[in-house]
Formats: sequence, C-alpha cells, structure tokens
Amino acid sequence: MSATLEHMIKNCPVDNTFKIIGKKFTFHIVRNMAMRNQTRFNEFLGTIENINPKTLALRLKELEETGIIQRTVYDEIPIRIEYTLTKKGEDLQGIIDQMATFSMKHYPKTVFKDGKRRNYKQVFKRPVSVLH
Amino acid sequence: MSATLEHMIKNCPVDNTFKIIGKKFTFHIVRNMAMRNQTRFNEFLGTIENINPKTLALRLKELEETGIIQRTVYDEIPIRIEYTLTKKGEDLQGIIDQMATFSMKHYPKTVFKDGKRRNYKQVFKRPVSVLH
DNA sequence: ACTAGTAACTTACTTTAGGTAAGTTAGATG
DNA sequence: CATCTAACTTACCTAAAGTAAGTTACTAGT
Repeated sequence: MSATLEHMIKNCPVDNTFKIIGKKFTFHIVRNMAMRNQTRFNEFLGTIENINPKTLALRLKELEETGIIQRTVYDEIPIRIEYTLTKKGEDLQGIIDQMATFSMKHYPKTVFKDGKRRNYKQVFKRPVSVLH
Repeated sequence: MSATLEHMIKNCPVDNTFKIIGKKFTFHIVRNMAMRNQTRFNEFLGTIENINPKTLALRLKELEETGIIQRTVYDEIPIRIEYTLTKKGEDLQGIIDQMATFSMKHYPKTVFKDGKRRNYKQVFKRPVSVLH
C-alpha cells in the first residue's frame, strides 16, 4: 500500500471522532448525559428538541455499539433502563467544553435574571430559577 | 417570561455551536480549511468523502451566512473563488483539537512507515510519504 | 468557426434518512 | 377487565441528501 492523500484523509483523527458523534442528535444525547445527568429514554425524548422515539432508539443503539454509553436494565415494575456514559464517553467532555467556549465568545446573549452572565458550568449547576 | 427548563435548554451554549457546525459535511469543510489550508470548491469536492456539488454549495453558503467563512472572487480566467476562515471560524480550532485528542486516545491505530505514532499536528505538517 | 477545456456552480430526478402517529409488551393497579 | 407505565417498534410519509447531466463565461487549439 502506497502513501496517498486519500489514505491520509481517511485516517484523519478529527474525522474518526466525527463518525462517532456527528450524526443528527447523537451529540445532544451525550450532552444531556454529561451536563444534565439524564439517563432515561423518556428524559431524552422529552427534552431534546424535535427528536422522535424511532431516531432516539437508533442513536442509543449506535452509541452503545461505539462504546460511548452503557445500557443497564433494572428489573423493576415498570421496567427501568438507564443509559450512562462510559469512561470513553466521559472523554468527550473536552469537546463539549470547547463547544461551550466558542458559543460563550460569539453568542454571549444568555443573560440572567440578576443581570449577570455565567459560564455554562455555572448555569448547569444552578437551579433553573436564575434564568429568564 | 418565567424560568423554564425548555428555555434553559434552548440557550444551551453547546447547542448554539452545534447549530453552526453540526450539519452533515459542515465540520469537514472547516477542518479542511483549518488543517489542510484548502480554499477552493473543487478541492473540497475532491477530498471530502462522498460530498456532492449540490450539498457543498449549500454548506458553503450556510457557513458564509453564519460568519464562519468568507467568499472572495478573483476576476481571473478561468474564474477563481477562494473560501477562507474568518476570525470567528478560526475560533473553532479548539474544538478540532479536542476532537483529534479524543481520537488519538481511543483510536490510536494510525501508525506510520517508520513505526512511530504522531499527533495529528505532526501528521498534517509532514509530507504524505510518511504514511502507509 | 468549431470543439474542447476550466471553475464554480445549478437543475431535475432518485434514494435514503428522519418525522409522525399509532401500536406492542409485560406486569401492576383499581 | 380496563387502564397505566416505560421503553420501545412498526407502517407510512416527508424532507434532506445523492447522482448525473447541464450551465456560464471565457481561452486555447485545429
């Protein structure tokens, strides 16, 4: 096998990562796990804008297959299933942080009731009541 | 307007950024500009896997509208048009770096002719010939 | 004068991915 | 025995993306 530009591009590390989290809604699921501690199907379904059960089920399967999340079944009544980030999934935090940093710089319009701006970590630690 | 979970989620900074670069191929275009210094329509068309001229033209328009790239027309024969990152677009570098970092940790399979592994910055500075 | 070439698209048409609403499973509760 | 719940699944429809060919405007070659 000889050195080709094509080969180089196929091995682009940015591309590898994009293949894992680049599909529609995939990153939103990860974000909701990492930043809002959501774990359940109906939580994602209720809070991720415009997602539908069909696509959500598919994305959760894909994320499990790529080792980003783990599916745990609790034999309760009614049944309870929890999705949690694996160690590998937690390593996506750096990307989440950089995405937030970009937004805070270029779209700093999220201003709160007390007139202050907060960084996203503060926002997600605080109760919803500080928001407009 | 009262404080709602919905409002909080709508103002999620991660989501803001995802709206800018989350569509299919958008991030690949930015990566090719930032990491490979590509500037022209046919360069993107030839190196981004599976992209087609219709979608490429649309994405370039979207990126211009969101202020990530700039379109410059050079009145030469044949016509030359260059797409370059704006300052805002360059601020996506942090995200690119984190995506590469994630990949290098979890998919470190890109090994080169001399048996060494390199980080993605080294890879993209070197001639293609060091690759398999 | 005619043919081919170039870069950057655009158009018409087909295929695939995603959206919508309703249904399924299995056991619990009234 | 009908209703409720969580976590899906199914059938059907619509919107986004893929394919191939065409367009524009000007140059170079025969």
